[in-house]
Amino acid sequence: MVPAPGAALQPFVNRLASRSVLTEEEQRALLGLGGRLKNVASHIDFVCEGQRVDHASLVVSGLVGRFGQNRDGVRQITCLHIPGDMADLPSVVVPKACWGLAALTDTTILEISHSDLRRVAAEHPGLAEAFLRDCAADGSILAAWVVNIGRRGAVARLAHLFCEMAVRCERAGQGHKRCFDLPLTQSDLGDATGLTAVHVNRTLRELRSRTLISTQAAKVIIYDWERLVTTGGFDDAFMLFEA
Amino acid sequence: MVPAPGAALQPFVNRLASRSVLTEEEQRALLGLGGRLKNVASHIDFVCEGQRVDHASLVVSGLVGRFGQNRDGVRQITCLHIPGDMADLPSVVVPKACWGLAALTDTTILEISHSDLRRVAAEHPGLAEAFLRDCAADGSILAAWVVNIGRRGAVARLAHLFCEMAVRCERAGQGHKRCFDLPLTQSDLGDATGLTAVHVNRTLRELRSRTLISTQAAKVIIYDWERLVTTGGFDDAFMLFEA
DNA sequence: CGTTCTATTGAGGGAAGTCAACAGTGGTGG
DNA sequence: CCACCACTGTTGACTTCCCTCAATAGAACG
Repeated sequence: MVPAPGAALQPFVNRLASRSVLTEEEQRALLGLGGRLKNVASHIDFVCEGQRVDHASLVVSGLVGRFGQNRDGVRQITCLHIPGDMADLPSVVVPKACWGLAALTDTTILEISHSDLRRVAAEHPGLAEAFLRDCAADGSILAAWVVNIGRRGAVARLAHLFCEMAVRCERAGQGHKRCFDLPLTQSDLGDATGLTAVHVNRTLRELRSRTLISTQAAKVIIYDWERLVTTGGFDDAFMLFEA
Repeated sequence: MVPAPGAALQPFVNRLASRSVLTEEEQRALLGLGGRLKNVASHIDFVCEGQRVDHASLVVSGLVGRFGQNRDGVRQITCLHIPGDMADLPSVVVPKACWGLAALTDTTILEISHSDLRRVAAEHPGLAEAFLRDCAADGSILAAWVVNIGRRGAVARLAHLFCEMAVRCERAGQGHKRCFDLPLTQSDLGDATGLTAVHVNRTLRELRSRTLISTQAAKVIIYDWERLVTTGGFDDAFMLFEA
């Protein structure tokens, strides 16, 4: 494929390096990956359930939601992907998507072919392990979402989500923990937390009235990190940051 | 370690083989794994959050729940593991558990050391890929649980869980799709679905009154599979069975 | 300057939670 | 053998959290 600009791949290297130790050589191999850049407009699905894909989608800029749907077509976002995340790394070994991917704001994707990913993994066992660890981290975050949606009320649920995204954005070099971009509509927030848009609105008002956060123009500002952590029952261990 | 009886490992081989193609040699390598058998009584935790483990836990018999907790200590089961499942395969690359494992009935575990698993994965790239695919399958099931808990009412939620476990048990050779063991208390069912035990009780009554299922003595009997599938909005694609 | 999407608010209803009581079951030990 | 206890299942009454429907206002966009 077309060689991709290193600028597009560096955040992915950083993401893997935040959980696995990568040698210089392994990093170079990743940065040498080719791919196809694709722009996706806000609220457009670019992978649909049941679709066969031959590439993985690396988020270069913007925000991506992986989602499932119930029989009525009501969506549930299961995972949010920020720049540097490979939105469907598992697709490399499971080429038939059983999920959808939607751009939640104007987004740029770098499509990397499965065969290229398999090749670098085969040539560099350290990368294969890093991919497995990345997959494990995704699973761990999913489990945390199950707990969040299953066992927390609306206020704690949103607080927990904001804590998670704050830590992830900061780690990814996308703003500060207390002030970062999260271009989600209230309807999207509802899809991510298992709430309705109306109830998200009321719950945000509650969070604002407690002077915990404010959300304006796709930006989240956290006024009291410690209290937000307590409110959401947040513990960052599940994100598996080590290195 | 002590060589494990092949009978304990064969279900694990079968589980991997249900999603990946394994050569004879790879299967032999798996069956040659050693381990330590451990009995765990019903409702005893055998892995706790934050604990460092040097082995993975293969379920030989019984039923295991992987769970998280909110700040109040209320549990949410995030995944159920039946015989043949490796309850914490991800722990191989993430040795510090950020989840708990509990036996939900009297259970036998085969503890397999991480180093042995790493060794067979390094010697047989096909197994490394099978592990990754297994990890992806777990993630896919977790995503389905997020959707289930986030976007379905109590009746559909339980119906979906029963459908999932029916298919998984049948695949694992543990009974028939329409009649299989699921030794969960109503309280456990609540922990798995994000409901309270009381509401599980009422919802089971509703399912019984619709002559969809009955639950007696740790056994689930499904009277009308098609209608249960419809009720739960169930689609088995997310379990990633292929081979 | 309409159109469309998003945010906001109110009113009312319904699904699920909480609290409490009691029955059935199995186990344990006197 | 039976009394006792702990756990599980069942049901009722009441409460609460969240959903649904609806209306309106603001913002973005052509």
